[in-house]
Amino acid sequence: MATKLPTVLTRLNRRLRQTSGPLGVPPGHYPVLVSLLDHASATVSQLAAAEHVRVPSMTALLGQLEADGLIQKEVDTSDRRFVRVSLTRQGTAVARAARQLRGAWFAHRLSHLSAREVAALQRALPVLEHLIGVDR
Amino acid sequence: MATKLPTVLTRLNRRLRQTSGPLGVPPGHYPVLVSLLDHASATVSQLAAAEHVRVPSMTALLGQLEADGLIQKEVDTSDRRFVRVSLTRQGTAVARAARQLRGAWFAHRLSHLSAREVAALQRALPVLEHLIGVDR
DNA sequence: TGGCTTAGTTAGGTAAACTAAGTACATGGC
DNA sequence: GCCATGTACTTAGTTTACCTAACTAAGCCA
Repeated sequence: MATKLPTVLTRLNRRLRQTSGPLGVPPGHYPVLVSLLDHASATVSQLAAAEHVRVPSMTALLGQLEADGLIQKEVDTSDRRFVRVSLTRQGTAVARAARQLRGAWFAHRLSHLSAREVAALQRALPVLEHLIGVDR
Repeated sequence: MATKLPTVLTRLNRRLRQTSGPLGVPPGHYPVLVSLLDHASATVSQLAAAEHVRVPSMTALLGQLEADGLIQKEVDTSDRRFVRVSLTRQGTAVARAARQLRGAWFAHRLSHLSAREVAALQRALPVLEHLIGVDR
């Protein structure tokens, strides 16, 4: 199985990326918006760490979101090196809608599976999350 | 869970891609080499379908593998539109080594998990494969 | 043999990541 | 008080991995 899992993950991810979610929110933007729903005024570094992306990549991504009017940046007043990122009113609406729609879309895919299969996924989910954190 | 799984998969995949496997085989090349081990003389279209990639993308990928001397192409004699792809001697060696090393590398990651967790992954694996095939 | 279909390639573009280098700010030692 | 060092972020440039559109070559069939 150690030989198969990476291949399966690669293919599955290609599949997910092709399906540019609803609402015109690109798949890569989606997790950032959603995590901003939960953790308002995060810094660029924090977001980069959460997404396992380098800081410059996150800067670029945030630049797009800002151009789209979904987020706003604000320099931290107590330490002006930090940039605090938060959702705009529109961004909040889009993030909520995207989360809801993407959930529904994925739930529809899951509806093709048996109850046993869904249960297996459910149990595997925390394991996959754990695996993300494993170094070396 | 429908909202979490895509996010987890996205992050996990970034994680996997960062770890450019051993042997200098780029992560994207790896699944193609391995599937050629099992299905010699596949056509370009077949490989593209297996990887859920468009034909031109597979052409490009095979071009690199060919330049690296890992595969060879041959025009099908009975229907000269088809291109049959097969591993060279060197390609076979690299594919076998990559499969072995990548397996070991991933197994090492799995060794950080409990037996229960590994079992959960094991049961989820065929479900994920099934999910790849689900349309809409 | 001329017209459709199929397999693959070429050309050109875009998205998402990276590294390296630069700027702005904070802080601790002298 | 100011300079060295470190931290947070940005900018610039590159790489990788995909895509669509348009083309060529080959087979098929009436």
